[in-house]
Amino acid sequence: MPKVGFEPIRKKQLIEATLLSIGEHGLQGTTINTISRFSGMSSGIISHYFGGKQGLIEATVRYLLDQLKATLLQLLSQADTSPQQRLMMIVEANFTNIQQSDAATRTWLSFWAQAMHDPELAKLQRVNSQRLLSNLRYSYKRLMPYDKAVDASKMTAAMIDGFWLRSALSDSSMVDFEESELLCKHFINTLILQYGDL
Amino acid sequence: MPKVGFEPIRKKQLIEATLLSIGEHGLQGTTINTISRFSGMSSGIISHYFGGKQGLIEATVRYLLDQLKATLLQLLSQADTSPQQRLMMIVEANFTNIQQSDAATRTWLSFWAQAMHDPELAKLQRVNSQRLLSNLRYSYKRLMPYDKAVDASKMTAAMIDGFWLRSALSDSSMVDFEESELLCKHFINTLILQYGDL
Amino acid sequence: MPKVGFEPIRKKQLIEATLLSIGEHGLQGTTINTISRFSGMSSGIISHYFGGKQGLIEATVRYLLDQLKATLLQLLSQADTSPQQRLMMIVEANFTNIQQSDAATRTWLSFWAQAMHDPELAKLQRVNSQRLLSNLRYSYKRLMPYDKAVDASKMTAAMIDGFWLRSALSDSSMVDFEESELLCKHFINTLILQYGDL
Amino acid sequence: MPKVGFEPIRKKQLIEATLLSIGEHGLQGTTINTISRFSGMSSGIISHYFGGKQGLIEATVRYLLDQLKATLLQLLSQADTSPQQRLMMIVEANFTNIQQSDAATRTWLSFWAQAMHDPELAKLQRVNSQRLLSNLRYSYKRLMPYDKAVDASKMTAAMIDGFWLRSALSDSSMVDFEESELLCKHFINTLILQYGDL
DNA sequence: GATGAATGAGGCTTCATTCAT
DNA sequence: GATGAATGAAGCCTCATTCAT
Repeated sequence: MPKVGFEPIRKKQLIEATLLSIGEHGLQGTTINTISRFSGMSSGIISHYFGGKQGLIEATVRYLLDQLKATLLQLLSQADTSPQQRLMMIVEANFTNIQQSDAATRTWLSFWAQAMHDPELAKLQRVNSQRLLSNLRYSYKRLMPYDKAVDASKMTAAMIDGFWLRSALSDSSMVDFEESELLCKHFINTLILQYGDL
Repeated sequence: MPKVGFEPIRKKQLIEATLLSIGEHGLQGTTINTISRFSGMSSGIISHYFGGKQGLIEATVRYLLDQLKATLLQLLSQADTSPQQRLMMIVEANFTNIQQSDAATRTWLSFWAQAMHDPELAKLQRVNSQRLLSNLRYSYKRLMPYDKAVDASKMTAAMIDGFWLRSALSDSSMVDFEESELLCKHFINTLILQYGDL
Repeated sequence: MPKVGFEPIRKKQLIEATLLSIGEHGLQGTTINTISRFSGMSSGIISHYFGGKQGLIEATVRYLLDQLKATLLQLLSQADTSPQQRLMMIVEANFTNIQQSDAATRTWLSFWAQAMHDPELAKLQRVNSQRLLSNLRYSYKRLMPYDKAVDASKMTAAMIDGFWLRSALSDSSMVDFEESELLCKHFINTLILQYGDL
Repeated sequence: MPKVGFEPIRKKQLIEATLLSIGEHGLQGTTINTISRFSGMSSGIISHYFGGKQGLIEATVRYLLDQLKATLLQLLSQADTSPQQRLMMIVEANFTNIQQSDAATRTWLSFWAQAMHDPELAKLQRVNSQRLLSNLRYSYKRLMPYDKAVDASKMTAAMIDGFWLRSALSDSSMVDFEESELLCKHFINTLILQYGDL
């Protein structure tokens, strides 16, 4: 009987423990030991599976990016979605992700700050940033002239990221996610009304 | 001959060195030693003037906040500014600040990430965040109904912060500050056109 | 094969190294590094096992106190000891302890000096000081009226501590432990002769 | 007009400040800065007058020793003192010194602990220790045979030091100085009664 | 003479990594 | 595969000393 690969299970447990630790202690306050405590495993296993702390951090970012991607794909997979509906879904996917876990939200910011001085994280960040932009542009292009669509996607991406940033930095109780989501959607509709006669 | 107070001079030198260090190594990579190397002074002087690394970090944040505030005050001090002109100036002040120094821009993000787990920085962040919001609201209220003004200021603040965030995370060469600034201004004008019949 | 707990072994090694270091360099001159050099281990191990230097110092005091207690218990455990014999044994236990190790003797004084400004050490010192007093009183009470016994134990404790202090402060070669011990015993016998008709 | 020597005045002020600092912070907790704060003078002056911290510490010990010596000389200078009266006075001088200042008492212990690893302090300690012994012996010899006098002075010195040590280590409120002094005197009288038929 | 700003060595602690079991 | 004891580099802070004024 082949030993089932414990590896993917262990890896996922360690990534989840990393998210818990960063949510509680911040990225700076997260050490090999806090992670191993959250995971219930030994500290040595981290080097064993990820080659070191840095490797685990990067794997954790990839994990979050994949989740975001999956959320979006799931929403967009529904048949017969108009470009306008798709834009709403993109907004929803981003805000759903924010609301899912306060810890994860705060974690993103830690990662991006770190990304400024870490090429590997920077690469991941760039991919993520571009994906939002191109997703938006893809739909906008179906609703308005190209140059308007380019500007619209830039403004929309900025607004989504801005609301996200402000929520990450505020007491979670102080932010009204639903309102932020509505304002974003409202903005998109305004843009479509304004330029959307194609 | 008045004995010039060396204290403010030294403090400013150390704060500038801190900005240089964070710009180059990031907040995490910035140590007592990197700062003292940039400042050309000894490591002990930091504790002497700021009571420790933490004190210097906080002083540096206050320094940046004061700069931003001063930039804005200077712009707004001009007589006969219409609400619309003031809104443009708020945008300009924020983007001027961003462009002034790549190091400073990147530094902000480091600070805000740290603020999530540092009450003192969090307080400063909150003040800064609220100031932008209330400045915007103050002018919007003169142009449109109150509830519209509230929403407009939230969206505008988010867009400004979003563009700022995206610029901090990108290679400086890749971001077109002027375009971002123009898009923000365009957005504001759109809002005014839309709701601004008061 | 039972996994032998290395913890108690390492802890004892570190405590012994601490005694050696204090004996040679004094408490002030004892650092994490002198201790780790004496123990042949790394400096990090101290925080690992004792949480820090302070913890190791306190554990070392407790170790010495336990040794003194054990020496006394062993002597007093012998059956059929008269109160007078017990008093002699108390004296012997204290002087045995002194003679055992020059380093330990000197160490005590360092500890007590530190105890004046360290609540945890002060607590240990108070326990030790009271124990000698109450041990003496317990036996004296069987030989003389209560108020005489109280005074006798105070004087005896003072004399023992005084001889101990003087020996700690002298070149070890200059002090005649046996003579000090004899003088203490002689003093006790005198007291018993004087008041001991109960 | 010759400038009056400020030197002795400054020196005394610094020594007094040293005693205050050690009383409050302990010898370990006493730094150049705590002393200069207590003295109201600059930190640099210490090196100027005493060559360094070590020099000031030693001067402070000499100051205390001189005070003790002076107290004793003053008491003994009275004409027509019998040997027995002189012994009482020696006890009184020692306990007067203790009671004078809680800070000074605690200071002594710090010094003696340090003396174990500081040749200069050790020398001073030895002188002080021998002086008490020889003062006692001088008087005892007039009251009893030489060998008895030698033993008597050793025991008396030990008892005085022992009570002093116990008082230094206790909460000042817990120690009854008067009782300790009486017990010492009582002990001396007993010795004289016992052997004093010369 | 007197100051106190500035230095920098050295202390304690933290923590990612290694490796014998 | 998995552990966690042990290492030691590096960080921050303290503080005696120096020296220009």
